[in-house]
Amino acid sequence: MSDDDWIPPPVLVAVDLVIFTLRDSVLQVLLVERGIEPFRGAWALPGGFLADDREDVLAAAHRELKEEADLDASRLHLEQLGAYGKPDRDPRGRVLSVAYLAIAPGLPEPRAGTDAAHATWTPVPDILDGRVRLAFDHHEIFGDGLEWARSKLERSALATAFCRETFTINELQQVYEAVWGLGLDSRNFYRKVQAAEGFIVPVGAERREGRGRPARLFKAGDRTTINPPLVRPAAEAREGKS
Amino acid sequence: MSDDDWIPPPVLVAVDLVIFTLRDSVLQVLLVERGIEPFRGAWALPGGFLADDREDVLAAAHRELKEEADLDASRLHLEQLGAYGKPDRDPRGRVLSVAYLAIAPGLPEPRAGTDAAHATWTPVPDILDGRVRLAFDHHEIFGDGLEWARSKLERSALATAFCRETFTINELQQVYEAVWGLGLDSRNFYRKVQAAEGFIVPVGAERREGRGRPARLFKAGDRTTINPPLVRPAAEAREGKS
DNA sequence: TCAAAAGTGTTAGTGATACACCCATGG
DNA sequence: CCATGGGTGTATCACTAACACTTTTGA
Repeated sequence: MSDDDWIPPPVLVAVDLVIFTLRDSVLQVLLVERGIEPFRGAWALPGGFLADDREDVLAAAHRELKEEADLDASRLHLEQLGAYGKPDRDPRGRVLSVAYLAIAPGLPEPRAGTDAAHATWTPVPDILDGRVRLAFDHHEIFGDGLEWARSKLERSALATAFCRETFTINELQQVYEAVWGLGLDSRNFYRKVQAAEGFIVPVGAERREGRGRPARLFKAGDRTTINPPLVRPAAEAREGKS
Repeated sequence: MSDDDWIPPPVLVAVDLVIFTLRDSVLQVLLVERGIEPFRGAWALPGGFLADDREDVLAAAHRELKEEADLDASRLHLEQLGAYGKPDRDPRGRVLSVAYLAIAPGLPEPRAGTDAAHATWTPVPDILDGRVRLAFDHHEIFGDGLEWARSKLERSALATAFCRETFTINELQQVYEAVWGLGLDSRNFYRKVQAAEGFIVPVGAERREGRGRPARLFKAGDRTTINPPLVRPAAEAREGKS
């Protein structure tokens, strides 16, 4: 903090959100189509400015989450990715953006009549292979968010946030496979998640869908960190399990 | 980004720095004593506001680093910890601070005549056990910085940033021990750091100081991530190595 | 009775820890 | 020649990937 009485320059503060969900076993991120310049017609992460100078930054993220994706705070993870403050990142002026990552269980298509009317879920692979380009520095924020989620899956119980109240181990595995972008051995996965104490707890019931033996149902445990961790493979093996 | 033409509230943006160094094999952090209210006489992290509305946030961190610790950008790591933006974190008004972590090799006592004249290196243990209290939310920032450094030591070549141009493996081990706050087996450490390809490269020379066999000298390699990682023990063992 | 999905057992390989041991140097 | 720190060899243990195998269901 400066000790003299010179007045520092004010800056506009915004929040941007990287909201991930899982739909049809594919990792998807929420994007909005910009209606005005700059970047009119381009895709961007949802976000917005602080509502007033008393609003907490995290609270602003929650408010935008509600406005843009109609998601309230229950069953939700919200984590700060960091601040993005390059002077030229917004051609309209000096804007510093604090980015947050949100994880949500499978969501329906955004509904008309809300702020999220022009928002759509976009498959993460479409962004990774360049088929969808993002405005501002949002590609960088998106990339940071994806890497954050991928690495957090290893040592935290984050994956259960993608699931509904109860879920099968196979559903949980599909979360890991979708976020990490690779295939896992279902039998080893089965034991690993159960060995992590407090990660998931059996709920007693079973679920039957189509053929095959019914799967036991689980719910998220109370621990937020899992031990031992589920470490993702370094770099090999795609698809083709068993 | 908001699509209407309402004017969002401006916020003052500051940077705060968690600057770690190693002195006498003890991890130390740079603190300044506040000369004005609020928190007059208390200890705080060095930092300051953006110089003008064109200054990059990272550039401001570099500038403060130069002003407060007389450190230029060479042989230096600077990483963003995140944004701290609670509305009441600064009693003077709305200030959002972007925190950075800096790592520096052993530094002399800050010199008089610079902005850092009233700054001092403070042992990290003194803060951890509550003997030194910090102003604002700086204890939280400090804690985040310490945990960041501890975990980054596992998979990145960060530790070499604490060392001088050339160093012995024992000096590198002292970095790990000081940051992690525990003792390591020197013989296993010796092999582990050399097994990590591109982490350190031998420089051919040796160093002799006092009795004992001379140690080979190394310099930092070109890789920034190390593989396999040096994982810190979960929770046991203090001091007493070998 | 067959295919498919859930769940179990077993083994070979990998890597880490602990520690015995040898090497080189200064006093 | 001995204390001290540098450096090497190796047994033991834990953990994991791979995969054969059994169980339970729907068609």
